Amino acid sequence: MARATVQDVAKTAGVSVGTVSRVLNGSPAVSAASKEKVTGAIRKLNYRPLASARDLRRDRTMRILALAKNLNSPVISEAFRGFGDAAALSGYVSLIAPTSGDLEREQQLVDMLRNGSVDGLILFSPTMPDADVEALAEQLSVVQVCEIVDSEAAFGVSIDDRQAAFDITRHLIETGSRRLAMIGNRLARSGRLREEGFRAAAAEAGLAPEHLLLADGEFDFHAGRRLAKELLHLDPLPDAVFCGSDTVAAGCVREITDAGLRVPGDIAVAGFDDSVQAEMCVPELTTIRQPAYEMGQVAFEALFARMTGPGGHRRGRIFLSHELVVRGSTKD
Amino acid sequence: MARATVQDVAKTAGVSVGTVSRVLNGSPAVSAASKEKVTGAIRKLNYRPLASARDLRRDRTMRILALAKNLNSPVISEAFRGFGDAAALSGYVSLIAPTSGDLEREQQLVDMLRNGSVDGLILFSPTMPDADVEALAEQLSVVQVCEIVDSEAAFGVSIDDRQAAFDITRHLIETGSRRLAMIGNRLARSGRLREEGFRAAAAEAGLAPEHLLLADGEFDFHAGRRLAKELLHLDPLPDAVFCGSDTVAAGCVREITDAGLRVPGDIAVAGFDDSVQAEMCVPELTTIRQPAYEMGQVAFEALFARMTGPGGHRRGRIFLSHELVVRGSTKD
DNA sequence: AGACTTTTTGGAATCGATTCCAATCAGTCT
DNA sequence: AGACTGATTGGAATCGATTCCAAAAAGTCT
Repeated sequence: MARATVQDVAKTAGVSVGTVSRVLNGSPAVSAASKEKVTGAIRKLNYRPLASARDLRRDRTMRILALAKNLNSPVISEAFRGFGDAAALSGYVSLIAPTSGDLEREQQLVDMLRNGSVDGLILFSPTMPDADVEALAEQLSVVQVCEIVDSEAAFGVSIDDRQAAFDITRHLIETGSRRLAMIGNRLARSGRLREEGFRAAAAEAGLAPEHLLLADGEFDFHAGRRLAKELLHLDPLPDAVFCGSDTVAAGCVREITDAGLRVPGDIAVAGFDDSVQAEMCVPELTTIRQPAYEMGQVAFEALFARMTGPGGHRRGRIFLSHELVVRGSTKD
Repeated sequence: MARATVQDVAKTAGVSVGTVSRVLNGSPAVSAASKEKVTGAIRKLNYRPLASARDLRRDRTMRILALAKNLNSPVISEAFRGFGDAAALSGYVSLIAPTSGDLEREQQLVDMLRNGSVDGLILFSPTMPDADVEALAEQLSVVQVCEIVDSEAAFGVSIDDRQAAFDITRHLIETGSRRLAMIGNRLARSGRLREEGFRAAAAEAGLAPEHLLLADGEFDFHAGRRLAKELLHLDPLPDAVFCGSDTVAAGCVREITDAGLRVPGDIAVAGFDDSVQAEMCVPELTTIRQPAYEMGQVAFEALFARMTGPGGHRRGRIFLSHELVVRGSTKD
């Protein structure tokens, strides 16, 4: 028993395919009697319109694809949730796929937008060069969240990473730290902006940032430990470390603690993202909270305008406000 | 400038649509000259076959959808990676969507299989009742991973949760614990199995499990803390707690430590999953490692057979072997 | 050269749902 | 009753890629 088609339904209901389709799409131009016959036939045959046929005819899929290097980032998954909830209100389904930082796989997934498998695309952490992102966003329905290119041609939602790093670094200084260090991620654009903010805050206070350790590969708990170990070999020791993510900060705290030093007594540590890790750490991490859920929602509004509106190509960047969350890792 | 179609390509290349399609699909029955003209036209028009038209005609999409309550579980994201890598080798694209435990949204996503938006489905943590999962797997290309129903009609890949819980509980007993407690998740099938294993190990040692705290909502760090707090009100105190996940175990350790007791000195704690949290915790967690990546790979093989093979409906369950990872939270 | 393969090609039919247009039906008004 | 309006309906055309079939082109052999 193959799949039932609109033809089958029409035959069983004793009406034409046009009428069936009208019932399916809630057209008012159908008599109550016909509607009843059709819904009966649909139920009886367990009929469901075939997506590909419908998509072909309507020229849209009501599906949106999100791409991220990996799915474990709490900020990304929260932003995706915000996006998905907003999208659902407009009838869109949101799906996400990890690229693993593999350019080829990313290309393949981006092609799903080009070939009409989906109506729109969200980029959380693109692997392709910035120029490619710009070109893509220029001609197709694409929106960036978290990691956004520095261009007015595309559209992106994020926080002001530079300012956030500036704020948290200033907090370190205000709580008495003078020999500042940072563990950052040079591979991400956001990482470079945070480095700028860190530098600016140090400069403003007349301090020379003592050390900048930049990961050029993984940026996780173990990387945090490894880089913190390097910090501990220094003389004099830094008295504060700003880390580009909570997970890295947790590794950093762990390494410092294991070495017999105290956080924040000997070295204060700050993270970024306000993920669960920040609360799991001992002491709990001072960090930056991102309004991830809202970022997702805003991103959908923009993407929606882009997909439906004719001239509605929203450009530029939107920065939502972050929040400094002070906890025990920088202040007793 | 609208999208180019095969017709356009055919016209530009000076051949028929049939020839264009043959080139597109690598048919050998095309002369070198024609092939060249066609590829030239394709490049010139920047042509890409429209997915919906192709899917309609071919009656398959080469897309697979995975569903999970949320994307943050490290085991699920690792299993999905294994699945995705295996799927990619066969030309399939794997996408994932979170259901947030919302039955309606889950239904909507499952409908994507019913209406041919995707060729297959992986269920990681279904919200629908077991009977529905069985019925679904009975008639459609569905495979379960991690949380699998207790039925031979469907197909699922997991570890033997009951045995794993048994093993880790026995480890607690062997390291000297006598007053056993457990913090489990009654809402998940795996949680109930782990409870069984815990009970069985206690019974085998002639011990009455002192306490069973069962979360009936969230099962995260904060739930771990909350439930551990309850444990600490007991008299006598348990001397070991088996937790249904590392995250919960981390919360448990934290609460115990904050209360001035020592882990494992006063109370030993064991987790489950061997996620990053297990290593981030102080002391590091004894836990159960799941071969998540392989589980995903195996799941794809089965789903592939189901999707392509005519009679190839693979049934039953496959249990891959877990591993007890002993760390400081149970043994100095 | 003529008969016969083999290779290559064009073009129509097909997949299933939607939509437009014309036709039919029912109802209203004079 | 006849003319007219509006509500329903049937059915063909359409979306774009694939595939099958017959026809044309190019070789092969005696």
